Amino acid sequence: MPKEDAAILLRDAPQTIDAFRDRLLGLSGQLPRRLQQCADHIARHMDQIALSTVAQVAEGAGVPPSAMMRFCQIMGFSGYAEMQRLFREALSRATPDYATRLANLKAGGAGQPSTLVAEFVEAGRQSMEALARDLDETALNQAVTTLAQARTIHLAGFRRSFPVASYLAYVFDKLGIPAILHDGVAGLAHRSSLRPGDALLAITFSPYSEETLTLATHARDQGLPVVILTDPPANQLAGLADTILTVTEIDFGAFRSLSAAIALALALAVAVATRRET
Amino acid sequence: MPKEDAAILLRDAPQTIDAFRDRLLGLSGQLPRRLQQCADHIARHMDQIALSTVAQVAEGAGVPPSAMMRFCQIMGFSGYAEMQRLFREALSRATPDYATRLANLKAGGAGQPSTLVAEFVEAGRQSMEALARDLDETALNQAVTTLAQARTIHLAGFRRSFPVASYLAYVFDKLGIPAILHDGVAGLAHRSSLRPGDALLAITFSPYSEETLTLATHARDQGLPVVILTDPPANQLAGLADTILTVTEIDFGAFRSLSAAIALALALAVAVATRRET
DNA sequence: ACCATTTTGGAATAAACGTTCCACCGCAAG
DNA sequence: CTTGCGGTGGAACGTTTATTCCAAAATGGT
Repeated sequence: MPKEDAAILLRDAPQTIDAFRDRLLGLSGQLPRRLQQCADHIARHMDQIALSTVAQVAEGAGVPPSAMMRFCQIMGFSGYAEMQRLFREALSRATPDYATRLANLKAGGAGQPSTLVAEFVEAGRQSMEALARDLDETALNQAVTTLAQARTIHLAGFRRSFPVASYLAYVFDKLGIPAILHDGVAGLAHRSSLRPGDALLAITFSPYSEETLTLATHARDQGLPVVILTDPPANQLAGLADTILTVTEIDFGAFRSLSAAIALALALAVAVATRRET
Repeated sequence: MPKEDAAILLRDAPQTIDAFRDRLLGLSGQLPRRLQQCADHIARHMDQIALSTVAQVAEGAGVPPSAMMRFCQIMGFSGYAEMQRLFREALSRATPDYATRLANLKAGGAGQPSTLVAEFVEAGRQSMEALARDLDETALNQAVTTLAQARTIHLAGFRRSFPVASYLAYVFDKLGIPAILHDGVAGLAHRSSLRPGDALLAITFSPYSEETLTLATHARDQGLPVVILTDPPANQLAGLADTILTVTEIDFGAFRSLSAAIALALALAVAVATRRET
């Protein structure tokens, strides 16, 4: 170990997960082979630290436990136990007693209102996690670019998707971005409002609504870019859109929470606004 | 310990959290004092088991560690370690590497689309947890009763709340429950559609929209029951509604995810449908 | 009030785990 | 080829934590 060693060891330990990640990044690249293996493995499996023993983490990284111990010390902790405490605390703060509460709500019995709330909360949370896990960043960036360049954004979404579309309309309005909600009021399709330089953002979940598909086809025929927000698999829509964003929404019963779709839509809207300003 | 003891000990351990809770309930009431204390404390703090030592849990329950050990064995486990494993596994399955992924998304830098998604996901998840934590079951049951008795349910919700109201309209339609969405199209207030035997379900977040308040007042004047779904504090609305349901929605930036509001609304709708059928 | 039986608390024991230490290896400079 | 030094692995150690056991207290029935 080089001479600046003492300096590293004397620095105090990261107090937050973010600080931990920062130091991990700072160290990467200037470490001997085994320690680098530790760093790599830990970066990829941070969530396992809270519940695993040194031996387990070390095995996962393919190093002997003593190497992992050295790594912990280089990170500024006195040892593995201290490092683990950081992750344990983060984990327990994350779930104050949410799990218990959920369980208690469910305990009321099937059909009880509180049980239903618990189920929908659970479905929503899982949807959020699925979104974070499966997000296609490339597609998202592409969608942002497309929509940021559009003069006017046309929003389509009927039935289940209508709440998402209408919320987007509200948000775009607040952000000062020209957007038109195709709501089908009075049976009008507003096709003629699609003009060169515009773009279409359609939200539809399988089974896809006829109106949405028609509008998308129409937009494509006119050469307008189309972004579709839908659920996987989206094979059928491949020919209809330039960019396809998918969200896996976990349903409870026949109803979906829309949480993930709304979160993605919201992020999309804010990102478009940011991009436009610059 | 009574004679059926052997039978209990030989039963194998619960394999899931739900099975665990079942046995806990089954045992409650027929246990000696100290063991009952264990059962009570554990029922209330199940989420702490994964990360605590026997000594800590025992102290929390106000019993010596040995009592807690006996309790674990009565529950069918070989000891505390085996019981803890159940909770640890549940905990780690719940977060495969959601936390890591979120962190990676955020790492992209402020303003990046993926960072925004991470933020909204985080906000949504927190909202869900807040809903589960703060749900007023009494108010919820009351709301269900009120709405289940109504001939027609009138839905009001403008601006931010409109997506929630429109989703409710969709869901009630699918459930075969008569509901009218007051969408303000053509500037009509549809006041005359409020008839005896109906009920109003209004969704509004502060600052409350004028139209919604007007409609609620109108309904009350006619003696119709009013249920309001809003955010805390709801003091101003006290005089306007028979039942007030509150959801704490965590916003990111100026926008709220609506996750919690939608989850609650959905649960309400399904509960009303269930109640009607019976 | 006495006995049989269950329950209890804490001290003793065992297991798991974190941590340290040291002998050995590999590499790079002389 | 030798020497020096950081890097490495595994065995030994110490601490923490789970688990058992038994004597004492409590309980309930007669």
